[in-house]
Amino acid sequence: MAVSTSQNSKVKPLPKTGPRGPMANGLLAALPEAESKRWLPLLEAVELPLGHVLYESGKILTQVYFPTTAIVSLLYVLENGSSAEIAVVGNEGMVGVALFMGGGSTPSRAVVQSAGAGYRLDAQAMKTEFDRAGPVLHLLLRYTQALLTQMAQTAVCNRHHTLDQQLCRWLLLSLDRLHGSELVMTQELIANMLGVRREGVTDGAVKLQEAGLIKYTRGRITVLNRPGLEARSCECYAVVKKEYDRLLPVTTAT
Amino acid sequence: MAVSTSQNSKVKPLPKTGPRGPMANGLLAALPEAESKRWLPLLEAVELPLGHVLYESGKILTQVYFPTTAIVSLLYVLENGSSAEIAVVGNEGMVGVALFMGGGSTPSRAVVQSAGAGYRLDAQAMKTEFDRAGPVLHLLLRYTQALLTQMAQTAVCNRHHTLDQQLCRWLLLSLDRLHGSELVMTQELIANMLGVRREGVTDGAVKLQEAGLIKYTRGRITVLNRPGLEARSCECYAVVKKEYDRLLPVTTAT
DNA sequence: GGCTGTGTGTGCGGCACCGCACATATCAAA
DNA sequence: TTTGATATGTGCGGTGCCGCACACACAGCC
Repeated sequence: MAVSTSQNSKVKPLPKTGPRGPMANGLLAALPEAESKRWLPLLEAVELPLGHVLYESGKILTQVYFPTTAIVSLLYVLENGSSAEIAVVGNEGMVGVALFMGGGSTPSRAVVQSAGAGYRLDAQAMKTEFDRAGPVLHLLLRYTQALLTQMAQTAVCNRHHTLDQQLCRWLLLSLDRLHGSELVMTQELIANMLGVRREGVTDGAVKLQEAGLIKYTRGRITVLNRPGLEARSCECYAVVKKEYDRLLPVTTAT
Repeated sequence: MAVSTSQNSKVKPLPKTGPRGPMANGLLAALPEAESKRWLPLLEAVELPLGHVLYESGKILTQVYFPTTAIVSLLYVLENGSSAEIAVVGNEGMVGVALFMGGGSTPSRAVVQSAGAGYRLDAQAMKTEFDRAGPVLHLLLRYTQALLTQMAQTAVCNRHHTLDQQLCRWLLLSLDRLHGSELVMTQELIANMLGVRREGVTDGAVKLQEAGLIKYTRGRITVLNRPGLEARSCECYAVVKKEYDRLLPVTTAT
């Protein structure tokens, strides 16, 4: 697991459009023109390598992140070292809602689950923008509400659904936040996110492969039959997707 | 399970102070004087009987609730009928954050877990107050952040901790939101909240009783040794409590 | 081509919880 | 005091996941 901190993210020149431009992030794209103009100069493009920790449990946030091609997991690490994913954030959202919600920190950790790019905004700028109490505030709160739903669903899913179902749910959630049908992801990593044994993920993956739904080789998973995955998944995936679509209608990504 | 709806809550004359007055709710008590004056005439005292459903999954909220002596569970019900509690709300908080977060509904249900009293505020009034974007907004968002933490912790707890530990956590969370050391609560109901079998709760309760930590008889649980319960509980209880204290310092209730 | 590290497959005993069935205890109304 | 409803206790087989221990497979690197 990489141990890079937010300090050493590589800063890149800012492409305004395209799949890695700011508009590739749903929240940034949903900003009204006036806000958008104000924000663009404040946004800093960053490369987010696998394993990069965007913020640590309990630490005060100094930036918020708007992923474009990266996927970030909100992860909770227990005292005994075991962990579990609470929610996933991709190009539909942002990392660091605690900044404007209050408190400025959370007892969870944000880790890059799938390498890619994103934008970051300074904490102070974010707060200032939020406190204008205009469309930005309402947009961000709606997003937070969606995040809340995802967390609630995770709680229930952890309680009631089998590992196989959860694996399907997780693959679908990740897939929605990517662009192709392939994800670079070892089973070990997936196990960490789901908070289960690696062998359990292997079992599930073997079944899915035998069913012809996915194909994988050494940390590379290709989804062959998405509807099939959806059928095997628990209802949680659909509920969360529906709620994201409802709350963030402009940005159609889950 | 009672099936009363928000329509038939009994309306009572409004005692301004005392254990059932508006100031018994932490959020209401934390309001600055100006807001408090504006709010008091808008608040409606309500009796919240056991099992009363404050809002139903997916339904638009028409009021928000500020419990004083009641405890409300946010519960998620799956397609197959099994359920799980996502969070608990007592006199430290409010029920219906989705109203100002956006969307106006959530895929969860709010049920009175322990009968008592509270206040309710009309949805429109709540929105108007929230949109003043002053101290009310920040107070409510801080509370929502605390709620978010509780949900995240529930997710992890469901994944990693034993039923026994979770039972202790749950008893402590409920106890913090009540006044004495006794809770009126059948094991069946607790099982529903935790999303486990009733027999599992019986097992746990028997152990706790044998250890001299609690005493119970037909839906009446008396806590004899609170520190003992805390020791048996998982870390989740302490984490949530600490976070509530941090985010809502005025209102010392968890 | 052989070596090493990292990812994946498999087997085995154990345990927590499930689903079910049923026995018992307690209260409240008849 | 009986009766019925509700609450709690207990036992049994099943299963999903755990922890552990390895065997294998496929890189990339010398």
